[in-house]
Amino acid sequence: MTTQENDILIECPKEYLLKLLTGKWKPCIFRYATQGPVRFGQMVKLLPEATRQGLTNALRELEESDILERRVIKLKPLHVEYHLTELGLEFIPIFKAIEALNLLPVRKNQPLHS
Amino acid sequence: MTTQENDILIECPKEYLLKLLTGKWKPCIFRYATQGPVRFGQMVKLLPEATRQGLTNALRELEESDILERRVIKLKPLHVEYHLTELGLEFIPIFKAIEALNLLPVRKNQPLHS
DNA sequence: TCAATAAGTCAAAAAATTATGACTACTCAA
DNA sequence: TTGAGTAGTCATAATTTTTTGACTTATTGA
Repeated sequence: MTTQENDILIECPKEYLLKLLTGKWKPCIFRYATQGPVRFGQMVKLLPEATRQGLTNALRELEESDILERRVIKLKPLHVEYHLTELGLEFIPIFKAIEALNLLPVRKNQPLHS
Repeated sequence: MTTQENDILIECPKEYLLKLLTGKWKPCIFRYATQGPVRFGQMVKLLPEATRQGLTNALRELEESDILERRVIKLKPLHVEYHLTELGLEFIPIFKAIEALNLLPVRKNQPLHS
């Protein structure tokens, strides 16, 4: 834990939770995880712009925040599944609230001819 | 706009909006702004751990994302007020969802004797 | 004219996050 | 014993975010 998170903790105890879900790949992974258990290689395929390292980091952080649980499945080619925890389930309404917004993420600096 | 935001835009159009509210000081400022217009000096006092530069950056970014509107009040000592925009108002339910969570942000690495 | 108040700006450094590209570890089946 | 599949690690580099600390601008009242 860093000073940064500590500061937010003091000022905005609840908003601190937001930090647990932010980062370049965490929101994407989280959303996939709400559909069912996800696997590393699956994420590599579904998020082709992400690097292995980036996904590993995101998965580790979600695991450390107790949002995902890592389960090794001792089967034929050896699997590892990440499941939403009870805590993880509690974050779903936040994403529901985001999805309820009927806004398109309009970007201000769009290229004129795209 | 950076490549990073663009990537998230592609993968998770809605979650992209989350990015507009993240950063070290933006969530705090946003929440104060939901209580009424906020001023620069007020934030300096309310968020003593933040630097002027940090607050300026956060306010500018919220302004550029069209979440806050900057209004110069030509009064006695010259004021500048930041108001939530219509877009800004639409983010409130997300914070309501966060506040509805009855979780304490329990930290795993708390000091043993605090 | 001078100081006070409000709202900043600026260049540089430090810290945190993310990317690169090669390499590892385990299991199983041929 | 060799190769294929899955799930990574590792050291380093690049990029982005945040901090530092001094400086600026505009208005006003004494």
